[in-house]
Amino acid sequence: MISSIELAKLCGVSQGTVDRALHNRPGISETTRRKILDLAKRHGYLPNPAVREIMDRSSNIVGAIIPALNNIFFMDMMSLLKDSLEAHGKMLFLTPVHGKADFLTALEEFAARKMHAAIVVPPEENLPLPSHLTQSLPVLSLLSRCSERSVPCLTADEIQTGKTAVQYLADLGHQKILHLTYRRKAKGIEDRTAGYKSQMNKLHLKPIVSIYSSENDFLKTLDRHHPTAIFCHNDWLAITILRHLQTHNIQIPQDISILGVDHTPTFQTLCPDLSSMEYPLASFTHTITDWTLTKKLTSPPEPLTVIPGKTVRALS
Amino acid sequence: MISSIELAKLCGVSQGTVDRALHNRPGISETTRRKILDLAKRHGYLPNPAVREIMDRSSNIVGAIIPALNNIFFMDMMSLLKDSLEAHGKMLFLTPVHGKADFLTALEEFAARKMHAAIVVPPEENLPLPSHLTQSLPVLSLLSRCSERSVPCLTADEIQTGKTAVQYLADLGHQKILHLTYRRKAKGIEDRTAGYKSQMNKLHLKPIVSIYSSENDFLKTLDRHHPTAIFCHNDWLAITILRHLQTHNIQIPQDISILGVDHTPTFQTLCPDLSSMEYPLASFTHTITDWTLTKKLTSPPEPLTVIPGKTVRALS
DNA sequence: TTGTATGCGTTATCAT
DNA sequence: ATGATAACGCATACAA
Repeated sequence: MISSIELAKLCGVSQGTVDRALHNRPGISETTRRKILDLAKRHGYLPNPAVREIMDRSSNIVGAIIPALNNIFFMDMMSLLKDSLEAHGKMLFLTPVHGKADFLTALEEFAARKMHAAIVVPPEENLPLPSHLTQSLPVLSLLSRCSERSVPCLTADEIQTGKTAVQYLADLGHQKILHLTYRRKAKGIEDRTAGYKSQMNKLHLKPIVSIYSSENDFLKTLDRHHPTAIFCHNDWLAITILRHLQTHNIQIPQDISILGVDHTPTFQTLCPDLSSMEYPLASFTHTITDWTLTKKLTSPPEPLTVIPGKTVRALS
Repeated sequence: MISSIELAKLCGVSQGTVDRALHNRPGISETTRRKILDLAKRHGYLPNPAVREIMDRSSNIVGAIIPALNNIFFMDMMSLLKDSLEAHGKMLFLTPVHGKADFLTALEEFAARKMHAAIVVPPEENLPLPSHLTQSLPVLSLLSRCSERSVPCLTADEIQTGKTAVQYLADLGHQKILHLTYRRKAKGIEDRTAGYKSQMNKLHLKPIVSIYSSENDFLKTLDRHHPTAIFCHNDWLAITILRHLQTHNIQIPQDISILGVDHTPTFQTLCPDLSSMEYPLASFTHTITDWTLTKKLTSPPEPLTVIPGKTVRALS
């Protein structure tokens, strides 16, 4: 990759003149301009972004940190986010991380590179971040909160998500609704469960919350509670559960109804007929993009809506 | 984020002295060294990588380009690759892309940033790359080939994969083995199908290859051929198929056996009991890491091995 | 119309 | 033991 100085030498002009040609600035003859642009194209000249980053003390890269595992949802979101950011001249670079140490290392690297902002999925709830990091690098957290007040946490209204799910199933006649969720503590997870409980109580139904750990445990839970519907924390879990039920010859939705959450492109392909709740990815990524540009969380993401499929039935 | 010059001012020394302290170089008194290191830590000083990139004309970043959709397998691989590269002081940055134009834009950006290397999943087979790109940026392609001879394409021995799958199913008594695959042209995909056909012919069985497009088409194919086993191109497809069969009350594996390919962490979690073939991710990422360091493909990846699950049965 | 000089942050090589 | 300086590539202000 040629530099602007080498390009200047090739053209027999000064590097200042090359710059005038490349940036369409006045004060240059049409002849030299054409010659320079021609040679630039032929050699595939591209300015070195590192130089801009030094001079501006800031890069046009937005860094994202997502979990190395369980990333289907985040990858679907990041793919959209990338397009949205690109429309504003920002690049999105992703890093998958395995835990707290990995996470903090990546964040330090982002800060050292003076990235424009960081969009992160913290590996645990209430993670403290070194203050020198948050002072120089704007950080937006998804799903889980960081302990710094200066780091906003963006989630959909997950309490509402839980309520909507319950109401949808209850409207179809379900009363024994099991909520299957994860052990991991995270605002986005806990809120959804809280919304479930709240709405169940409001309808005078008994909340049954179960942490998914293994097929065996799940089957025991089924035996104990005999739910007519299962509200899974997300589509990932719903797909796993569907397979468990298939193995044990339990009919869906005749014997039991399954409702997931996410309905992102990947899950739609994996299981097109899954009844689910659609995560408002477009409005979500729009909010994130706005934040990276203004550092302010303007429009809150829209609520999730139920996408009826074939895994939930009405009780007669 | 403080700079080394600001740090020097804070310490009341020259920036050269700061450098000696930061790099543990001789020619500095213990007292000043401690003071500098102390203040550096307090302010969270980190050298700006952009400067190194300018001076070295090369960065320690390895860029990866993966499809925005259908990325489960690649994300599982990239997560491992990241760890492997990190052990050699290289960072891995991912970019999801949507098609050819997006792909080439990302590659240009990588070249402009003088990245150490690019690991890419081309959006189509035999994609031509601008020569100025491949001259300055070492590119390794996965799954699909690029048209440049200077761009190596790494895949497992997928012909062998297809053969192994057929032999495994045939040994269990299956004769009507349907191969379900994708329309997309890619060396990794076509080789697997070629291996399937080859082994079927060798065993004097009739190859039945079907491109998956929709549930309806799939059901028609089933009706037409009545296979006893389906060899799916990958676990993603296998999971989709499992759900189709569940919907139509076809018992697995009593009525039909399903074999997938990949068995990476995500697919293992999604469907733990799926019979599959394990992609040798560790040896694969090792080979990639070697290549980024030496620009030579040394050890070829190991062959895939069958992981028996509960979705394939022996015909009595 | 064109050439030259300065600064960005870091490192390495000088000189003091 | 410490300070000064050149170099990297690019943008910009200024000189010719």
